[in-house]
Amino acid sequence: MKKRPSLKDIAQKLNISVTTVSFVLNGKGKEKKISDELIKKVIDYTDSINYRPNKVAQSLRTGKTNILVFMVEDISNHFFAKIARIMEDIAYDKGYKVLFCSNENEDERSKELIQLFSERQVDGFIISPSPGIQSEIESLMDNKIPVVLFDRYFEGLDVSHVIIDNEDASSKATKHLIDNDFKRIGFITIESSQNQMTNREKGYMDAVKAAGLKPYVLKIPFEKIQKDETKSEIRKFIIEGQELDSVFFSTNYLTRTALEVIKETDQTLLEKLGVVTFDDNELFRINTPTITAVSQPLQELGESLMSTMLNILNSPSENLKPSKSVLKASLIVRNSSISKK
Amino acid sequence: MKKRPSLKDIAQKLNISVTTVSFVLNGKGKEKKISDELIKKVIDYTDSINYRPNKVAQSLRTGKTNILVFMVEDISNHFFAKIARIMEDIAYDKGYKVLFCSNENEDERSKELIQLFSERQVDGFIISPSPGIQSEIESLMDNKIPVVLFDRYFEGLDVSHVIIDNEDASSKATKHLIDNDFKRIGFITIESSQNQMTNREKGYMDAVKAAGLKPYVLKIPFEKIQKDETKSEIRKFIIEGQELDSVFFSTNYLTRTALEVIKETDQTLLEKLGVVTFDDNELFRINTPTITAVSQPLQELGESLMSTMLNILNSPSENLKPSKSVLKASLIVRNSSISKK
DNA sequence: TTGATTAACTAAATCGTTTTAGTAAGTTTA
DNA sequence: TAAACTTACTAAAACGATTTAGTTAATCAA
Repeated sequence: MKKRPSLKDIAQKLNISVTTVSFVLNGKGKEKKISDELIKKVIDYTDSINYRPNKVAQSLRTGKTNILVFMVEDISNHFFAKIARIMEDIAYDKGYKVLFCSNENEDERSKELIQLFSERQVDGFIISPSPGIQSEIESLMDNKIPVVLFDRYFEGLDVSHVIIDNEDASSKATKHLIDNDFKRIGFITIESSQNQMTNREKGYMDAVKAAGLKPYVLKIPFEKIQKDETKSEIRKFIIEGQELDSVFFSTNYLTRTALEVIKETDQTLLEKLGVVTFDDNELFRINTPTITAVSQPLQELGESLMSTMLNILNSPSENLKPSKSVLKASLIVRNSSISKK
Repeated sequence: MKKRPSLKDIAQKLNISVTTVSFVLNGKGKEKKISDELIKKVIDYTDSINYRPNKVAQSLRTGKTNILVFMVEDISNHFFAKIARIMEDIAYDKGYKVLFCSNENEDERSKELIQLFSERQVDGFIISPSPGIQSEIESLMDNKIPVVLFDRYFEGLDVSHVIIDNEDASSKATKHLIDNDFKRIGFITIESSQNQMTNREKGYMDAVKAAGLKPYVLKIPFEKIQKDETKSEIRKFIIEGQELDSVFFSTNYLTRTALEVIKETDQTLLEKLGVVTFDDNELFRINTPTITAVSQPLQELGESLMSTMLNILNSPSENLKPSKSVLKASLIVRNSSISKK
């Protein structure tokens, strides 16, 4: 049951002061005029016992933990997981560790997590916020804790964020269907007032109207999703509904569910129905037919998130203007959306 | 720029000692004979300012962080993500927070992560270990830091673990193919000496031999996977190869890749080829045909992992015997593996 | 009425760092 | 040759909690 050695142990062993050891280990030996001889002695010894400072003590003293939190709806979601991975690598090089957590888009959970990590003095938050945590974000800002929002943001709140141009992406996807001779284009989305969703809807609506077509929109309320009624809602809309010739899904999850529904009901429907979805997924390359998807620029998003965060962390004063990045998504055209005429 | 209040601030405000405040907040008021009156006063005040103790300071003093680490190959993998989620909920109720990280099955990364979290004094590790970190695990044990291994373990090392009976699962899957009249059953796996993989191979080999059939095994070396040669290896084996009538995949990733290969080469092959895979995935319910999969008991695995960990954490002395759980997986039969005769 | 108990608190040490403010020698400078 | 610097270190405070070992006043027992 060997206790891990502390600075004190090292100082005692070498018959010098804790201060000296600390200076040397922090690379301040020269600056603090510690003799080369002694510096070497300290380094050699600490290396030999493989000394690692206690980060908890360091954090208490310095107020810094070198920990960042990346909080999203669901970290096991491919989109979020990939971005997490990209950010993690960048952060690691800069001496930060990124912790991941999922808020399930629930305010209660978000609040608990923010609380929990605040108590643990993390250095910054990168958050894809659930709808009702505006005041928690504000409170973080008040306490001068760096925050970067992601994927969605709060209209009235002046916080740094990194998002994609959802309206543009959605509009491009819709126009692509129109260009492929689809006339009765449905839009299936989650009922939500969060701007990433409303903007996707707007992109669709504007494109459809501009082409003189009629919009067909299904908004599934969150309670129905929770109650596993997504399938029946989708079935009603696509299969028993208004003879759509194509559908644009606002999220990956809805597409997967719809594919199941179609599979269970009418296998051949996909030969006629045009399909485009938001957010790419490996499944879409394997499906028959392969599925056209709006692909968000993962690498750029991750890089942009980390650079804005690091910027805030390294800005000396607090009067840094919030930075707002809007990136473009691209459409990956596959078989599901080419003209079926 | 309000500093978060400390015990000292509270004590000063109420004109009492820090000790008293600490006792009250830790629920030791009665035990330490603090008057009801004063207890109320403290609680009321701390509630009113919404006081939250600084966890970093608590951790330094108590040596406990109430943080557990769940380290797996890839946390964005559905299998690991689900289990993480189940464990997290249980842990949360017990006052622990679970942190997730991915080691990519690389020793270097594993070591770094263990180092990093050790420095931060986490209370325990739940690890799906990469092949060469036996000595790091031993070192954790030496330092009396609770460890539970998961998914795989080290033969010679007496550490708690939770795994499934891979050999049995693999054997059942192979027998299922045999029962469905398949005769030339291939097995595609990753070249690995880790026991979850060798056991899967053993299950297959024994079942095939017991039925008097010839084994056809493809082991893809890790370097080829990294160099993106998985597809060509699989293509050689399945398509250009030895006229297999069915294939059993040892992991989900290989199956997905194979499905892509088949899609690119010969769409109709799946009508003839029997397919069974390890680890279920939502994709397999949507694919045409739907794919038969070995499904690991996620809920039970998560529960078992957390209960062994909590057991170690709560065991007073250190002479607790390592606990070893082996759970059974089940086969979810879908269309891909029913007799094609 | 006095020694022992108990009730109701508190001072100070402690966890392992970082950092400020020294100090004691040796070296320059005028 | 004394004042002023430098060099090469160190003592001690601080971060914010927990916990041990008291202290003081009131109560009780004999």
